[in-house]
Amino acid sequence: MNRKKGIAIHWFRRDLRLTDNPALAEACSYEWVVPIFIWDPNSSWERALGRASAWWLNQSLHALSAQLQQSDRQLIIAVGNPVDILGDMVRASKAEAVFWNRLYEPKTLRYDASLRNRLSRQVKHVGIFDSYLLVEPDQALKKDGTPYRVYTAFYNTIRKIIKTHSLCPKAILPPLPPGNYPSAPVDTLNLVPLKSWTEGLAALWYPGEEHAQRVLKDFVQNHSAHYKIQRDLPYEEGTSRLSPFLHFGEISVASIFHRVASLQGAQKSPFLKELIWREFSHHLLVHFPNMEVEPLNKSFEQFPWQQNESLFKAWTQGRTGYPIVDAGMRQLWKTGWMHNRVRMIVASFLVKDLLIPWQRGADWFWDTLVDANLANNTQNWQWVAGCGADAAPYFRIFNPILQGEKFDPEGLYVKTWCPELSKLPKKWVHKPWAVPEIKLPEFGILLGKTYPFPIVDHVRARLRALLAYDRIRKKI
DNA sequence: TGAAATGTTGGGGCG
DNA sequence: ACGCCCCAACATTTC
Repeated sequence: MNRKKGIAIHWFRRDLRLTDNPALAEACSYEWVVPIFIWDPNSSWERALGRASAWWLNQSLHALSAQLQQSDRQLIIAVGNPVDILGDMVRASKAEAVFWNRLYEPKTLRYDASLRNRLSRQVKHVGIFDSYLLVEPDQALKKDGTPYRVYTAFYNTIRKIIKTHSLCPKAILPPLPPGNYPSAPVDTLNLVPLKSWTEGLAALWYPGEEHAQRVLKDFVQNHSAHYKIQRDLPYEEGTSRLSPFLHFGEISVASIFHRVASLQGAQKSPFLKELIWREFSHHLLVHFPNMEVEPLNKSFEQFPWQQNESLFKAWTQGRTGYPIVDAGMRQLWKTGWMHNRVRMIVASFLVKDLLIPWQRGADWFWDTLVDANLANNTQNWQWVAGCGADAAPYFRIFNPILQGEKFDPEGLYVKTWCPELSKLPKKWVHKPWAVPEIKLPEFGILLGKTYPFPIVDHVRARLRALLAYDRIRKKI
């Protein structure tokens, strides 16, 4: 193979893969390559990781290291600020090029711009590549040049723009340049905070590129055909479960999109529609960088939210007394993941039944989801709260009982995560408070002891939410 | 990517 | 046989 003379650095961030990694592919066209991951304890270029994400990253770094070792290469792990680390590495290795893939959080975009400036004075080439999204945010604007705020219109445009480009083949890494390159062992980064907690995550998830490929293959072969119906049933394996791999770039969105789009009858695939929701979220966060903390719809700044720590805590711990909500919150805590249908239900419950600010829910998800992603998390919470782009109307309030009966009719999901309800007949599994008192012992339930009473009455909570939304609506 | 309230229709019981 | 009432089932509107 003809390699360019000289030395290139590839900075691994959320692109922890060898296949279809354009920045890495470019680096690998050089004679020598330094593949580096930088752990920055001060989070100078990104939001500080949540605990579940940190655990995932730890496992992913092990996986990537092992992958490189298979071909006798080494992942260099450094600790510090990327500006300093990369500057030092350029000097130490005498590199003439630095490459990485673009990410879209506002903080990262700012950091990248100044980093590119700094490095441009030191090296011949600084290359930032597009691979985290299907379409760049400046490529999907309305005719008047402003961003889309309505999903369907955005979707139609995106489908027209996406071109089938060929994916980069798996990178074959050239050796490290001559010299001494100290590397921190993954476990010295202290990314795993609570071992007793992460054991539950470890039982379910196998981070890393090789497993991501297997998960995609399994989804395409066994689940994608039933996705439209099955994805809404939390007890079924109906969703792809690719989100954490996608977040950390262990698989590229283009490779998922093109694989699924090539299937029979995939033109209107609801799965592709979900992938494009991910695009929408990222584009919105680029165009409205404050939406991480502020509602897109300004009238919501006046919304009469309630701060109630004990209700919030009951929600996080899965003690609301609504089985479908509690099952979801417990699945989240035990596995670092929650089924998408249930995410909508628990989010609606926090925001509309408890009137707790969506930002609190977003923060909890950020900390506990292995697929926590700032753009998706922010966009989806604003959507549920009714203040986002193309948001659910304020009056659309999920009824946790009906949602349970509709999507978990046998109560199998509920009983998996709330085993204290396992003896309940399906008639009452979503409303244990309605069981005639004389039957409770038969089902092994002591309401208020083994399972809580509802912390709010949904019918009244709904009316209260409508009143609250009414107050801001009149001010529009 | 809801749910409740309200409106409409049509079949069957019954005087 | 006919009209009236009831109410389930479905449709539409409203929150």
